[in-house]
Amino acid sequence: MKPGPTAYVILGILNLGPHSGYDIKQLADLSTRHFWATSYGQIYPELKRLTESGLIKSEDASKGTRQRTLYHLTAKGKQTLHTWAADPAIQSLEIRDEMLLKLFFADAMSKKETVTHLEAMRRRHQQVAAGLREHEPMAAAQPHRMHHEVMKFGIAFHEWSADWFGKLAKDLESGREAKK
Amino acid sequence: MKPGPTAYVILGILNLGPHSGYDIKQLADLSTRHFWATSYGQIYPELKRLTESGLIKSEDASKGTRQRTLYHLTAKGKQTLHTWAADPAIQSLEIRDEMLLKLFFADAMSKKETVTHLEAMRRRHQQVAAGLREHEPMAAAQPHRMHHEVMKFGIAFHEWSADWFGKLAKDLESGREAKK
DNA sequence: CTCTAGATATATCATGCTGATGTATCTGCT
DNA sequence: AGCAGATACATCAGCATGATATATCTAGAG
Repeated sequence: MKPGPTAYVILGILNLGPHSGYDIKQLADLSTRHFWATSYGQIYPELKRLTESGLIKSEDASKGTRQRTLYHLTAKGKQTLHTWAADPAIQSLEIRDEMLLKLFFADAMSKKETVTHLEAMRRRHQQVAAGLREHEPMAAAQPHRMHHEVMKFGIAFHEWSADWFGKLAKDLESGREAKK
Repeated sequence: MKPGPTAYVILGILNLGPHSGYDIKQLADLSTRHFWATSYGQIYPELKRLTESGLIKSEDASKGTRQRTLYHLTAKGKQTLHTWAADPAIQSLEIRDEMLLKLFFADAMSKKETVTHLEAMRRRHQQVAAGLREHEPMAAAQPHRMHHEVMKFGIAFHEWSADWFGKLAKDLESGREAKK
């Protein structure tokens, strides 16, 4: 069976150096999480599958009784990663936003409630942007330019969104809304 | 057990009038799909659960041998929908974007491949925006303002994104990129 | 009038993900 | 020495995904 995107998260991270399953989860949470989240329940089984397919190799790095397994890319794995990355096929984008869903069904809300909700959305986007900002220096420091660019996109997106919802809240409040 | 967001998609749609499970799927694909997708595998079991909880009621609308079950909100269902919608608790936003993932691991690509990829991303966002644009008149015509505002947000977001990736592609191409 | 493609309608299933939890060890601080 | 928190791996119930199966109805072509 062909590997899903999560497999490539793993390959991509291992391309930066050997890591344990635990490492991979930590690194993914710091980097890819905002556009592709993973969980242990995916990572550990996937590591087994990738090993079986010969894309990665495990290496025992236990210290005393403390178990530790490092994985690293094989040549075949590197090749597979490159082939995937270089394929410009258009992939779909999935978004799940419960707050936007609430907004969509805002007929069930009063105007006041709607404004409060829009303010909450603005705040959320600002908070996420602020969180990303904190990690930006780290992204700027490492040598992979696109890591930084992707982070900049995330920050810009959340700031732009905060703005958009802020403006809509203002419009609604100042009564320029349609009747009813 | 407390209902998940998909349950509220159903309640929200039924708040607009009685519909069958099939209707709900069609309507969701036209409206909420861009920020909360659903599938039959969720809708039919959820309709059963919601009926059992007394939030919706089924009504047989079969014609001859042609089976058809319409569902409509109960007072309790309307109440539950409102309580959910009016709760301004900050919910997290999930994004899954395989193309952004590829971009993030673009070290595995040449500069030329990266530019091609960025162009593909720009095109994708433009296409999605164009698709939404087609449905905009419909959203503008119906009486629920937020339906239209959410659609406008979707359009604006995809156009803004298309722009952002277009600019980055240009920057990269014209050689203002970091060395390597 | 007949035929057929496509829309309507409901349902199911294998596969795999989510989010939480369990177990154990190690490290750094007080 | 003791303890909190980080490291490490693993598992599981519940739920979602995406495809597929079945059957009926409708509108338009010929």
